[in-house]
Amino acid sequence: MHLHDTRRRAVVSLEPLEPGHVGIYTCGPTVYAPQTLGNMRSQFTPDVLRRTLLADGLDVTFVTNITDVGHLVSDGDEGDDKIEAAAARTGSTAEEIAAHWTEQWATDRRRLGMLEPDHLPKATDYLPQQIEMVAMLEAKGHTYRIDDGVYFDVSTFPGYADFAGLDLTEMEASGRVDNIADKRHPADFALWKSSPEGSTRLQEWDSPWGVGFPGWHIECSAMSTDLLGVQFDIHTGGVDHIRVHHTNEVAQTECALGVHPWVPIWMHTEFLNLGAVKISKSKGHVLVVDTLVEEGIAPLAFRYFLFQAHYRAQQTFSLDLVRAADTALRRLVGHAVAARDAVGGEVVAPSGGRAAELRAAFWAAMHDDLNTPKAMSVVSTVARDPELTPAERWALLADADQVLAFGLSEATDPSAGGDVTDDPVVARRLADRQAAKEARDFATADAIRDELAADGIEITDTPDGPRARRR
RNA sequence: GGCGGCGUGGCCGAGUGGCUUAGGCAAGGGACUGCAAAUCCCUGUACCCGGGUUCGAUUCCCGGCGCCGCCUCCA
Repeated sequence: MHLHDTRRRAVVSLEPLEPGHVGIYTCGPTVYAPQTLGNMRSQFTPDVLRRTLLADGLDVTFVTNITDVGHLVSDGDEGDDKIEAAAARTGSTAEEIAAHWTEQWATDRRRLGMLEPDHLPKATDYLPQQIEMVAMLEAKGHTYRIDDGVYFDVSTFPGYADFAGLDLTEMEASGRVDNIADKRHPADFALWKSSPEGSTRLQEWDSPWGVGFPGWHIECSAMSTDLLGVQFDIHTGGVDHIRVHHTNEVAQTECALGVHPWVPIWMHTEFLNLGAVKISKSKGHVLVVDTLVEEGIAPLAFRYFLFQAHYRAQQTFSLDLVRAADTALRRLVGHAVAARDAVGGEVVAPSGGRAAELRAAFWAAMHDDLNTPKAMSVVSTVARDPELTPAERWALLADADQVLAFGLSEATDPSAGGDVTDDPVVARRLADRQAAKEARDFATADAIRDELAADGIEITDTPDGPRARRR
């Protein structure tokens, strides 16, 4: 398996720290609002990675977190907590807000065919670990205290700028990154934030530095190392995390735990370019999985859509493009079901030269830094290559579905649609139309078809007789 | 302004110094159908502009134009 590592800016070979096992950590959502389709893309990448490694026979531990405290709405290290703001806005508690959006996110993950995480830690459950890590940093002289809280002193970590290729001197010269007056360097960041004098936050905890709440980077360091070990194989997230969040995670973790490099491979998923359909989050109208459902698009069509572009390239989004993916997925499932049913669902090892060649091509693409577009081109070939027997076709598609997760083993013929003949009125109209057709009274037959179409029921004549499905 | 990336056929979107006509959707043709729809089969068009390197560049270098991201919470 070859993967792109952001730190080294190169595609490198995955060498598990512990043979046969791979630990993966992905920065999860801050649960104060729905996760957009763009957010879901950055969860999609590690799911594909994980499924590929599992198919390779590796033991994978996948951890992603729930950030239910600590991120701030404004720039730098000041401003209000997003979750507190959402709670204030809706008159709920912070816990209610977090629980609601956590559940929504988990539902969306499932609808997009993602495996459940092996661990799903919540930041609020890891206060002792976070405090401990801050204390370690303090003991090693990497921190200083100001009224606002405990800050990480980047000058104590010579490699601070390396991860993201930052220019610290310019950062210093070009002035403020935020408004925390007492910070020694603009890049210094909060490890522990003190609660404001005389006021009480919804979420605050006691600590060696007084009542407050953890800084916004320390949770990932604490949870990932607690669950995966001091070092683990792969850390993923969105590209927007490279500059600040991951740079700071690396700094505090390497300093606290004395390891370098802390994580060998950092993978970052590019943005989904929402372009014209971009809708402001603050207006409460966002593109989410439910938006697709409302448009009559299957969530798995979005998964198919994501497979069509490489995770390190920005991908153009539009509803029409996802509809195109929906069509492509439906046809793929049709081929898969036909092949599967032709061989009674039995999966045999692909034996023929052509089959072996295609299977190798699929996995080679996946192992080449998750080249899913290339892999999908192989899948499309497999779906209709005339040289393959149905048994070979089904074996290859079932094999690929370990990663695709389109549910090919359980899928039904998509052209069949849902059965609507249990509605007596519809059933009678269908019978009327059949009678008219047999009497060669096509005017009447077509009128009934149009009438049912107006009610959203689509009639399809097939060699086996008419089929009706609700659109 | 600084840093990074991109510009491929109608729309997406892989890829390569000289046979991948990648693949998907759309489009056109055909099969099927009473007609459709759905489905299946077949087919076409490409590498932003200008230089350069090279026997040869879509692929490498330089310049230009255009677009995007980050630099501020953000996947």
